[in-house]
Amino acid sequence: MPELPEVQTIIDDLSKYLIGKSIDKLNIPTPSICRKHVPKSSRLKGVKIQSLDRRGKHILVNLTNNQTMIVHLKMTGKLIYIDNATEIAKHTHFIMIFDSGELHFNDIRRFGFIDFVNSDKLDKIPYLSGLGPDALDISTPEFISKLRSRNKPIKSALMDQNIIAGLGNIYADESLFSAGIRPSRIASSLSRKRLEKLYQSMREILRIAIQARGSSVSDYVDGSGIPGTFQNQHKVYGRTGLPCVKCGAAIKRQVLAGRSSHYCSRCQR
DNA sequence: GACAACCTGACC
DNA sequence: GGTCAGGTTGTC
Repeated sequence: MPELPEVQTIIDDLSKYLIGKSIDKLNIPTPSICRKHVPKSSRLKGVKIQSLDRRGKHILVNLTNNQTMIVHLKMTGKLIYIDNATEIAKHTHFIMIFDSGELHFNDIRRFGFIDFVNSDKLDKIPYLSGLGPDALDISTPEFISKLRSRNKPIKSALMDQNIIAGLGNIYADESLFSAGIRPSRIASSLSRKRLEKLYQSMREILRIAIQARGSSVSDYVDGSGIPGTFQNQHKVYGRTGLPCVKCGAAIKRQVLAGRSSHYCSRCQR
């Protein structure tokens, strides 16, 4: 589910609730969602939450024992803080229990995962070290040079986490609409000027989306379990057949890199 | 590139 | 019954 704005919203929320909390124990109903070395509850007792961080769409929970818990929510994962947990929702696979309050990892499709790694060795974790610069950190020249060298559809390049980290299907589509670029256009064929426009569009979309606390299309909720509102501002994503907000032409859908792309064939060239 | 795989659920 | 879904990885 979550892309950069959703993950950022969750981290901002959870930071407020979790930093300084002391771990009591873990409850892991579905051990298979954990990658290899999940520490025993007894070794985490008394360890505190130091800070939360984001790498692309990965959530990093830094602990005071020099370990980092990494969470990827994939399509339907949720990470929710519950003050007074009285029940365990369906599809809850991992629970971190504090001296007060609990952190629940819930994932209907079970694509997501939780990993524990040494905080000093984050850069050696293959799925983190391969990530490109963050969509909110990358500079204009770097953005342009990275995309100009790719001979594939701009939509596919935007979603490639090893080129730029953070964008997924919704924000790639919305950024391209805002920039007036058709998703199927080969990245290397776009002028510097058009890529600069795309850079600005992407930043603006992400900024507004974070302000709106992310997009809730079906499953996404924030760190308290509350939906976001940016879905109300989507201009092309999920609007196949509906009129373009700019020109009124019907929004089209085309599959690219195995994913639905939504665009206006009149406004986007 | 295209496609299947990993899963569950919603919708037609 | 089939299609589709905010992601990623591995296979032709």
